[in-house]
Amino acid sequence: MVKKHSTPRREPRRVPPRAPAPPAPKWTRRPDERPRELLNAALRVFAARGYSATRLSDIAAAAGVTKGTIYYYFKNKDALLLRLAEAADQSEVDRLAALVATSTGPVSAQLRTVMRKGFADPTDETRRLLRIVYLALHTDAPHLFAKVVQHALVDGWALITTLIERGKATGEFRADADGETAARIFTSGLLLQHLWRGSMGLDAQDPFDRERMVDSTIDLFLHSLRPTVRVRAARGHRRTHT
Amino acid sequence: MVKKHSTPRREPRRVPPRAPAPPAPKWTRRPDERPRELLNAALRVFAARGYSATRLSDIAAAAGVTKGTIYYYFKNKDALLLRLAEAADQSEVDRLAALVATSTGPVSAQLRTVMRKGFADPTDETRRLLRIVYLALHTDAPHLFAKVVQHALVDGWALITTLIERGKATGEFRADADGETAARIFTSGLLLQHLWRGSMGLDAQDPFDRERMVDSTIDLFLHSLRPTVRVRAARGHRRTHT
Amino acid sequence: MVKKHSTPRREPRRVPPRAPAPPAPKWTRRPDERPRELLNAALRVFAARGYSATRLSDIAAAAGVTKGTIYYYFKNKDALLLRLAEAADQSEVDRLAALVATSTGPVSAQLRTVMRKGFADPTDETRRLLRIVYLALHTDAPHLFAKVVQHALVDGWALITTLIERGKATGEFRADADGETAARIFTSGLLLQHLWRGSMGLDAQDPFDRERMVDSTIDLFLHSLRPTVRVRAARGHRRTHT
Amino acid sequence: MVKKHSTPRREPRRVPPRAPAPPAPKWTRRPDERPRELLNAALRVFAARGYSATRLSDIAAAAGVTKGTIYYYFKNKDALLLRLAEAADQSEVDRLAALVATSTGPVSAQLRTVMRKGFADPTDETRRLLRIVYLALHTDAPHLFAKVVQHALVDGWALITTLIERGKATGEFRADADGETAARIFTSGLLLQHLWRGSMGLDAQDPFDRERMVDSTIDLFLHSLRPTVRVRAARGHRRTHT
DNA sequence: TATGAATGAGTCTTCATTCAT
DNA sequence: AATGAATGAAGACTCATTCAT
Repeated sequence: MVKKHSTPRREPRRVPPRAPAPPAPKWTRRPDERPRELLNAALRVFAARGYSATRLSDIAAAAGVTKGTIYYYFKNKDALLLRLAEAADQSEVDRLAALVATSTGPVSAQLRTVMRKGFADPTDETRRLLRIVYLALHTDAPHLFAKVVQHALVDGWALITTLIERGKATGEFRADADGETAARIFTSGLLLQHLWRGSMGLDAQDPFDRERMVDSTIDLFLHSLRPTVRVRAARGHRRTHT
Repeated sequence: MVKKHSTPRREPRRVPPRAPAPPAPKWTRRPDERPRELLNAALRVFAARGYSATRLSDIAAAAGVTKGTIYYYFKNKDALLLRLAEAADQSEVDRLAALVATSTGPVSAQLRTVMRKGFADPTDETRRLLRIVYLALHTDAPHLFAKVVQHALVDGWALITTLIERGKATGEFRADADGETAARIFTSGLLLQHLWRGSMGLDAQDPFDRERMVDSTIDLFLHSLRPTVRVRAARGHRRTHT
Repeated sequence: MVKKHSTPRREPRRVPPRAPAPPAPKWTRRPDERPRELLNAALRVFAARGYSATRLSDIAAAAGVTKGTIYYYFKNKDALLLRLAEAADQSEVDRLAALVATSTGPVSAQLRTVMRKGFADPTDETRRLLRIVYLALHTDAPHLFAKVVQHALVDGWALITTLIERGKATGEFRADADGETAARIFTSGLLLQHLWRGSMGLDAQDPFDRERMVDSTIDLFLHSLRPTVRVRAARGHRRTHT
Repeated sequence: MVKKHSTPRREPRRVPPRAPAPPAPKWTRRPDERPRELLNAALRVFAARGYSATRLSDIAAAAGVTKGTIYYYFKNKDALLLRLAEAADQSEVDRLAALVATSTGPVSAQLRTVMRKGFADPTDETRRLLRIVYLALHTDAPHLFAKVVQHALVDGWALITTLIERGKATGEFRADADGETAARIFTSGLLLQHLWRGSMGLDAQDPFDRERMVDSTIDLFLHSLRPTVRVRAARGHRRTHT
């Protein structure tokens, strides 16, 4: 196909009249920052538009590069998302597990920590976005969702369940509480609230302070696990409303 | 007009021009039902694959028709989602409110009822699947999404909050519980679990009995609102976890 | 994403002033002809441009449809080529084998027939093009070439080899001829000549009558297999130039 | 200038500023050899994958450099092919002609030599691979293709034809053989077999010893030109196959 | 010289939508 | 009322080529 090729290679450089400012390179090399930049951009756009609705060119534009560059660092669109998920995966749950393993004190305190750090901390922008992506994933890309779920969700729930069981063993929590359900419901509740409020505009219709929600959720969580105090006399009545 | 009808679906024989009415004709599907059939199909597939990932041909196949037919009844793909959402918008909350208004008995029982009927009934396939709307709609029709959210969610939470406040007033629930958060967290938790589980994916990796989850959630809900009983013998850090 | 949608559905048709000629449909349905048309177009374009250099849009244009239509009938570009090849596969070699099986007479006559019908008949445009595609395939799409080769080439050679062996058995051919090589060389020679002359412009530089080439090739083929006549006296000398 | 040289290839140690000449320095690859290396690599990959299917990065990898380097030595991908073709254009035929001119002995021996040296030597990797040019070049540089064809093919055929005619004159070959066709068919057959076999593909499905193929081809060639000996006892249809 | 990051035009492919039947 | 052939715009992805280093 022998295309024409007008650009001469190695033109003997014309002596510049006055050594002009180096002509502002069209682009710069940032081999180390690029992947992170791309990931960040992808995260933002995915969270805002949803995975399917996001075009590669959106991400590229958001990262200030062209489409091709994305493919230099990532195999394809899915890979971006997966990498995003892995980042959360590995650090998040494992870190929490480590945290719990080393910490002493009452189980309730540990549970509080896990909920805060793992599912509720609204201070870290990246992590919040990430959570949103997780959720959108289910709708937009179920096949990816499945891959992501195992570590981040199931393992997280397992960790919490373990804590609760430990609390039951020490008598801190009531033995008849369904720890597995508790682990799932409180975390899911918090997640969905974050999703709706994070980028879906629920705050406009239903303003709610995030800090309060997290604090109250933990409060409710722990209260729901409190040992039932059997007031001997009132036994029958108690059973009813519990 | 039995002229061309190249792909008859469940029409065992062409009706002869003048035949006597067949004794017990298999309920001929009336054309009026088509839209509903299509919506049902759409609902199932949207729930299973997500809105974006669903092809019109998937829906058509699920409904036993061809793509073209969908366009006879709906303007386009979005219209299907919209129509679905409108159905969800049917003031289910009002029904619940009415239910509560007429019922007597302890608040905890009412709360239990509301949770069951409004957010947790896993037997009603339609309602469960419809929840997909809560995620997909935001991207594809923010306007409608806001409306649905208001009607189904915010109003629902208000209803529950009211109940909790009533419980506090009667002393059934502890006064320091954050009723507004409770209303949001437990419902959201249940909803998200249903969303994730409604259409394969999570269930494969984290099987969980639906009934148990609902029952346990209500149990946790009520426990989390129980009045705090001060146990005389304060064992050091006990205060913390209550 | 709820796109605008200006096209009204079922506009009550404006009464035309004078019943104008039906407004020349933008396209017509040709479900039966299309596949063949597409295949023909593909064959022509592949032969002219080569497989890789051919864009789907070229084929579409050549067939008078749009790109999308191709995908209605074929899975992808490769599938077009494969289908083209299959067409030749099945018919060609099997037909030749059948032809040989039923024919009587001297082996040399059968061989002549096989060469003519199978590798040399220049009268059928489609088959000629097909052969060209075969050859180009090796350069353009080795992965497809491999798939195609088995039936068309290897089996074809096997057929010819069988014939030659039969000829040896009857004494028609010399026993020391390498039938397997002969099968490959004469057919390949004819093929490559056809390729070069068919669409690669060799005729301009080296004009050659096709009929003559085929006839002469068969003549050479048969001569090369002729029994060696041992003239007892001249044995030594004969060996040299043979 | 041992400044930046981030990917030294086979340069075991940086030469120290003032060291005595190392006793036997592994032949440092001189930069002059780069182009040749690249061409060799290109040749191999083109032959294996086909021109279009070959990515510059494939060639670069095969040559042990990176893509950018190729552009330092060649204008573009086409240029590689062109340069390859030019190499093929080096009048090999002239050499053969000279060879023939000086040789004595029977024509059949000369013919054997020409076939061996010119079209069949499977030990010379470069020349064998170069044949890919005969197919790819046509699409990508018809102009050059024509030139190569003239030089390598048409002239080659002329040479062989001349030999055959000479053989006819001396009575070594039968007078009624079509020498021009013979020249074309046997060379083309051998070439196409080499092309197909040179780069995997055919060999996998139809293994064949190269030496045998060449030897047998020459054998067939000479046999096909043998004078016809009329065997007295005409056994019916014998005439046909001669 | 050489590298390899970045580019962007070119293609394949998908699929919502239209429309002849 | 329904079909399914055909469309065409959109978007993912590839890769030859450029260029900062």
